[in-house]
Amino acid sequence: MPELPEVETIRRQLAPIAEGRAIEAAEVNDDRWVLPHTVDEFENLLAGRRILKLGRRGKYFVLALDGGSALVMHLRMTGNLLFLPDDAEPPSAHLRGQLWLSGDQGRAAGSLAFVDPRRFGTAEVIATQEALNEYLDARLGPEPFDASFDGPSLHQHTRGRKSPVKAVLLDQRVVAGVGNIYADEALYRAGIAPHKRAARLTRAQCELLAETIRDALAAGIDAKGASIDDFRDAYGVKGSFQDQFLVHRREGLDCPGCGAAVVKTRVAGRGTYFCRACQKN
DNA sequence: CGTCTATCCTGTGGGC
DNA sequence: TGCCCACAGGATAGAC
Repeated sequence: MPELPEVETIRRQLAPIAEGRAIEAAEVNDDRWVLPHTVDEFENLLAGRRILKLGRRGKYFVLALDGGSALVMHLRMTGNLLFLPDDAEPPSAHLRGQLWLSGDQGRAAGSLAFVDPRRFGTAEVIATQEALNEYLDARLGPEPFDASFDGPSLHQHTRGRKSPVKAVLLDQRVVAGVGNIYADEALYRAGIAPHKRAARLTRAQCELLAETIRDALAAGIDAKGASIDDFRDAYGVKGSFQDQFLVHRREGLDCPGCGAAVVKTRVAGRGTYFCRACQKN
């Protein structure tokens, strides 16, 4: 599941490839990908536009375009964004759309290819900077590595919440970019049970949890993301963070802290992995 | 408003 | 071996 570290991995690889280049043409293979746009509308909005910046906000790619519009893309469950040089073999299946980039000094012609077996991924053009801010601010809280995300801000969101703490971490308006993998890993690192009621977290626990969220995300970025099944980076290469999971997807295996078997449960409707002994708080 | 559930979708894998 | 069905889950709409 692409979360912040996976999206950031791709962004870092694609930014030097795409920034400053014009989109020669956009080609949509699957009309679901660009809803609520029509295919024609989407292709017309992008044709000839220059990519000024390839940024990220939470799990969204944000491509700032000349003329003031922006292309916002989300990989959801199984999406991938690849750079496909013109002489490379295009993927045989699940190709939802391509942004064709002409070659320039030192950079080969090719396309940004959106590949997505399960078809949940999205691409949307937002007309203005103001509309973009409105779009993102309605959906996303602070970036985890911004100073505005800290113990007190997390604690504020836990107040009065009966939901399990994991559900709060998965709420993108609390902190942007955490998904199922990194929620499990951050809670383990903080010694907090995923099903603990959010309102019962102490200020100190929120402080610690804010830190372990950043630690887990940073470790994921360092490992170029986690490839459980579908995730590949912009060159089609797997990340390695799945080899460093402490509890996620490790049902029955030894907890790295105490050696007890990692347990799988269901919290907030999601498969959840934790250690009963090390996450009692 | 907070919380929970269904929905979208398709490849995978467990069970028989 | 092959078939069927449950399952995986990010974001969002809708129910309560």
